[in-house]
Amino acid sequence: MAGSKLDEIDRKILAELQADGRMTNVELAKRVGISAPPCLRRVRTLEEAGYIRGYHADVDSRELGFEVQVFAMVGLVSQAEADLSVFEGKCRDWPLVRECHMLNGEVDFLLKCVAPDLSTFQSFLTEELTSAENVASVKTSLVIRCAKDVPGVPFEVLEERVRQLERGL
Amino acid sequence: MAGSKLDEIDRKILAELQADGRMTNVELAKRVGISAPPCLRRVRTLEEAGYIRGYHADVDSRELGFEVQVFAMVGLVSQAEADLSVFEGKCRDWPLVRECHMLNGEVDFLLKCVAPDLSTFQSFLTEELTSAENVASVKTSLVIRCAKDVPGVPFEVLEERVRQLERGL
DNA sequence: CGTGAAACCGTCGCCCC
DNA sequence: GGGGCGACGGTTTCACG
Repeated sequence: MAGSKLDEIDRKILAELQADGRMTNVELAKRVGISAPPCLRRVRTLEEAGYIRGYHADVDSRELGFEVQVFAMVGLVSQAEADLSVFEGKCRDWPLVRECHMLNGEVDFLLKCVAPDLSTFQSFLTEELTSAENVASVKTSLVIRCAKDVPGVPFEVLEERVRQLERGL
Repeated sequence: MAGSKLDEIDRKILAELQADGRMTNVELAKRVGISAPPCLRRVRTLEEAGYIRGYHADVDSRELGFEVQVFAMVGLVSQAEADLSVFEGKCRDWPLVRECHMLNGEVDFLLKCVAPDLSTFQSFLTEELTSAENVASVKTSLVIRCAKDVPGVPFEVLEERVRQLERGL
């Protein structure tokens, strides 16, 4: 099962770097309770194994002038794999689309979009998204406010889960 | 207007740190074309001004055993501000909820959730979310796959916008 | 904003368990 | 296998021009 090859120190490293990705290695080593060299080796291993995909500054999009955030629910005409891939490729090319998730249920895709203002978004919506080949329907909802936006996963839940698994060895 | 107090170097710094949050300051300085000390001063200023909210390692949730990702659309009974705040507070307390956006339109909130497996999510859904006070309806959609998930904002769009504004001085 | 210097950190080789 | 020690080169971060 996934995650089973990580020990407690690895999970603490991931939790710390998820909370503060610019932490120095010596500070990280101090927090997880080992010295710097093995700590750095573990971080490199976690990066190469794909547990850590990268590090990003979390920029404030509204401060930067992207005042509009929109979720778009997209239905397609054809859900054949080739047609899904074509649509996903377009989403990757559209800079205003930041996330593209394929869902089960009534709607095929959920897109998270940002834009500097409503008219920019409307141009994108009418000229690109809605008029794209194979798109059957688009329903959009403006984000009024964001009450929570934390990255990654809840490590508390992971730890609890590990403890349960250990009890059931 | 927001973002107008940043010059081109500041925007390049933000773009670089969004792409690679662990870049060293000397590398960053080289890329934006200034020397290290003023570059670090700019980064600190951007952090204090709130343009940079933090730095995070981007961990692979599926590799870590969070195999279930769900979007939940929540309708409330009352949309009075006090009741909205209460619900948002609960979302902040629920570790499985990673994002909570208030939307316009038919649904009041869109939640992004993660869970180790379906039964964990179902317990949360039935025992916590659906049975929470003031919650009228919950519709959930499982994420089948994620075609795109890039953090932050498209700086290409910002630069284009700045050029347009400069032409219209 | 740049230069120089001092303190700190990332990183490696080696030894240890 | 992993962790610790010591040392070198690069980096962060001052004070100052």
